[in-house]
Order: sequence, then C-alpha cells, then structure tokens
Amino acid sequence: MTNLSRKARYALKALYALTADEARGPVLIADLAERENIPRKFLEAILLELKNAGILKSKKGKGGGYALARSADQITMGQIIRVIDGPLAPIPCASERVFVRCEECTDETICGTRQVMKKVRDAIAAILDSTTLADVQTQIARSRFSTTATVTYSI
Amino acid sequence: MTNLSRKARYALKALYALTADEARGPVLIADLAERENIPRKFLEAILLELKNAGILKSKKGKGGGYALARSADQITMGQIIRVIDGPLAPIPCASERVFVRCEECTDETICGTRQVMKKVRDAIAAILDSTTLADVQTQIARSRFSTTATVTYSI
DNA sequence: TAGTAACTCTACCAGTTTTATAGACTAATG
DNA sequence: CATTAGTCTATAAAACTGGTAGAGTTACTA
Repeated sequence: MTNLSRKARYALKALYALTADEARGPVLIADLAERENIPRKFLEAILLELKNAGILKSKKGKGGGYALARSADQITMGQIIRVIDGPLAPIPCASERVFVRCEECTDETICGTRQVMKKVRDAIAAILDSTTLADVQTQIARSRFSTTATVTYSI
Repeated sequence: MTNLSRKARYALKALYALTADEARGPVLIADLAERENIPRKFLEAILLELKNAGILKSKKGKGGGYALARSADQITMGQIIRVIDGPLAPIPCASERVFVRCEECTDETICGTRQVMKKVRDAIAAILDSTTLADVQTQIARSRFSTTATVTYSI
C-alpha cells in the first residue's frame, strides 16, 4: 500500500528548502532543482501546481523566483499532499472532500471496507492536517541537533 | 494518495463472502467470482496469494474449494492488505517491517517527511491490525439492520 | 523601452505497474 | 480412474508515473 508518490516527495523536499529560505526572498527553480537534486523540468511542474493551489507564489523577471505564499505555520502537510497526490483516503468512496462512488460497491452504506477505510482516512487526516511546514522544520532542527549534523534536507 | 488497489478490494470482498460462508464449507472459485462480480482468473490469483500467506486454505477435487484458514476473528485487515498491497507505510523508509532506504533521502534520521509518515503508518496500522474480519462482519450486519436490507456484500 | 531572466504551457514518450485473460498442468476425491 | 477443481506460466491491454523538449509569455530593471 506504499503510496506517497515521488512527485509528492519532491514537492515536500522543495517546500522544506523554501521554508528555510523564507527570509532570503524568492528562490530560482534552477537553484532549487540543483540543490535538492530534483529533475529541473519536473520540479517546474510541481512548483506550478503548488502555486495554482495557493501554497506558493512566484515572481517573474530579474530577481524573481518562488517563495511560500503564506508563512510556514499556515501550510499543512495535508494541503500539500492533497494538491500533488489527491485525496488522503485509501479508497475514493471513503474520501470526505472528493467522494467518488466505487464501481464494485453495490451499496456503500453497508460496505465494510468503506467503513474501515473511513476510519483510516480520518486518522491520516488528523495527523497531516495538524502538521505544518513549520512543525516539520522544528522537528528537522531537533533531529539534527541530536545527531551528527548535515546541512542538507532529506526527504 | 488513493491507494488500496482494486486487487485488494477484490480480496476483501471475497474474504467477507468466505467469512459469511464459513459454516457451509469450501466455496468454489467460480461461484465466488460470479457472486461477487470478480474476474474469475484474477480472483484465482488473489486467492492463491492469500492461501500462500496462510489466510486461506483450499481443498482440491470434488467437494473442494476455498475456505478461511483460521476463524474470522483471527484474521485482521492489516494481514490481508499487507499480503496483497505490501507495507502499510505511505513511504518505504517509514515501514516498520519492510524498511527500504529511499534514494533521494540523504539522511533518514533527520528526514522530516519520514518522521511524519512514520506517525501516519502507526495510525494506519493501529486501525487495520486491530480490525478483524469478524469485526467487519459485525459492522456490516449492524449497518444492514439500520438501513434497508440488501443481501449482497459491497466492497 | 528593450532586453533578458524567469515563469508558463503543451505535447510527448518510455518504462513500470495494474488489471485481466488463456491454456496447459497437476492433484485429490469419490 | 475419471472427474473436478486448484496451480502455474505466459501474455497483453491499459493506465499511471516519472521524466523530457521546446516554444511562448510575462514582468522586472537598467
């Protein structure tokens, strides 16, 4: 059931970097791609999606680049992952926001799988919607403090 | 992030039916396939996997078929889903049982995504490993009681 | 106000995974 | 020992994922 796409992992990695660079103003796609080891064109598409979703903002022209649209404590993991990978529910008919009836389900009111997966969805959402980029940032810093320090962000 | 495969949904559907038929002895693949609307050959492969994992047992020859290998309260959703769809963790490096280092992760001890996804994994596992086929069976019965009754199992 | 740095968009492609099918083979039961 | 029913191998269409190419557009700033 392994499920977070590489695309989403790239997105998160990029956002961690942008969070750290929040103060320093817009970051260039090319720089971000190189520093974080993400295929440039692929990253381009990812950042664009995040921008269209209101998570990032961009500035064109000289001195431009990408930056967080809101402060890091206003952006949750749930928001990010939903943008890139879609609903959190393990099964479309268990999604709160984007309910989709599933073909092989005769009657979803009595579907056992659905009832269990609704619980799973709620558990996942509870965690991801309450964890912000700022929280993750703090956790990273804390881990780095207690182990030997590297300066790169891992995904 | 929608993630439970159709194969797993078929597996669960078939297992619900086998749970209900527990008393009546082995069920034929062909019957199961028709009743539950699952492609016959595909179901065959699924049942075989479940058998190899010790969840089902089969009997060949006349009067043969498939049946649960253990009683329904000894089979958890977690066991079933792991057999068909692999680890529950949304990311390989967050898996407890089948840890796989992820390529783009420089240092997993300080990886923010990993730390969050470990929490998610634990939450998912807590639910799926404590829910048995018998539990689901009960829930289905309860739902059927409180709504208008249909006799089919939905997935 | 022109040049250029940088973002935006469309289209495409290759590889993998998922879902599904066909048929030959093997084993056990009555 | 025939029949019934499960097992195995191979194959293939379809969908998805990850990645690439290049033309086009926008907005800074000198």
